[in-house]
Amino acid sequence: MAKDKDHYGYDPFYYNHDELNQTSFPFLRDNSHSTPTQNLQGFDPSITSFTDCLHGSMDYNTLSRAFDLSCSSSEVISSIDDNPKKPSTGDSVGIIRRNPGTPNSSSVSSSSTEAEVITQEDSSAKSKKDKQPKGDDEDADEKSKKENKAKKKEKKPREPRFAFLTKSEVDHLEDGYRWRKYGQKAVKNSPYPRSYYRCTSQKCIVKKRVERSFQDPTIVITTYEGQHNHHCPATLRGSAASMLSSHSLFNSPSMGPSIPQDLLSQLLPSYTQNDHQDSMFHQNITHHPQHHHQQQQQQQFPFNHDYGLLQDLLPSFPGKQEP
DNA sequence: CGGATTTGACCTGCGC
DNA sequence: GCGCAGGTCAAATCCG
Repeated sequence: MAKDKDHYGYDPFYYNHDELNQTSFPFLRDNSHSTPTQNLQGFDPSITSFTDCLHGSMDYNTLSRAFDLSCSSSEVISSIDDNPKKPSTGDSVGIIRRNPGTPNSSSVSSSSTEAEVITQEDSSAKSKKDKQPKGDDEDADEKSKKENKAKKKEKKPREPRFAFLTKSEVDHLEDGYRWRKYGQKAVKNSPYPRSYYRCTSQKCIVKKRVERSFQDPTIVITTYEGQHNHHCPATLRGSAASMLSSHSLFNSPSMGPSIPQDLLSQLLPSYTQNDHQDSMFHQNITHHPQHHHQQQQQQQFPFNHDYGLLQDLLPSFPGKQEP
């Protein structure tokens, strides 16, 4: 389909691990010894939730500090998009990954094992809103088609995309927002279909795609597109949904991190060729065991699959149980 | 009965 | 220009 690569401003060949670790993402560095919880101590007290971070009040630096302090147990792959040939979108791509758990984690439910975050520029700015309504008037149809063609030439800035990789048995992860499924497509070279969801909130254009990695079927790739223009329906102060849907997290113009094509193509067959210009960074976070009250947590907080990560990152994250 | 999901058809952009 | 693949629509169906 629309080969996303033409819409992305990133080039995996500009990927430079070490350099970018220290420049673009100083907060993402390899410190695989410490646990996330240890790093929470220095967390910016002004940050009370991801929602706070992502609904416009936080800049990149603040977040950088936040991640620096909260996620120092990380490994980073990133790059800057400085390829002048490609349109710079200011959006970035990234992964936050939880490493496999310790032996103790074997008793932990599958929902709390691993999560990654990726952002990327969307490839599908096209919207049926631009399409003319179906009618009997063929002349009108043709006219509107021509108009559409003209419109198409003006490339719309695409909504930022933010992918979230989660190790989960459940495809559609709860994130606090309400979604309506509007499509499902088979993905080339993958036995797993891709599902398309749209935020059910009125006038909210946020969409997300959910697919399973063909390489590691335990990994669910959830790609958010756009930014919610409303609060999370759930009574949570922060959610990964808002984080993922907001480009404010990593939208510094200086950030155009690229991810090696290999990484994505390992996970998504469709990225192998078509999305080779997608870019991202990734961050490894050491895993630590979650507590065992999964059901109880789900009742308290709907973001039942990934919030373990956010709990690690945010002391005040909803549902975090103080010792 | 209303909202959510399913699913085939259609549209669009890209590569050849 | 054609075929392919991704993305979306919308009628049919499901479900609480």
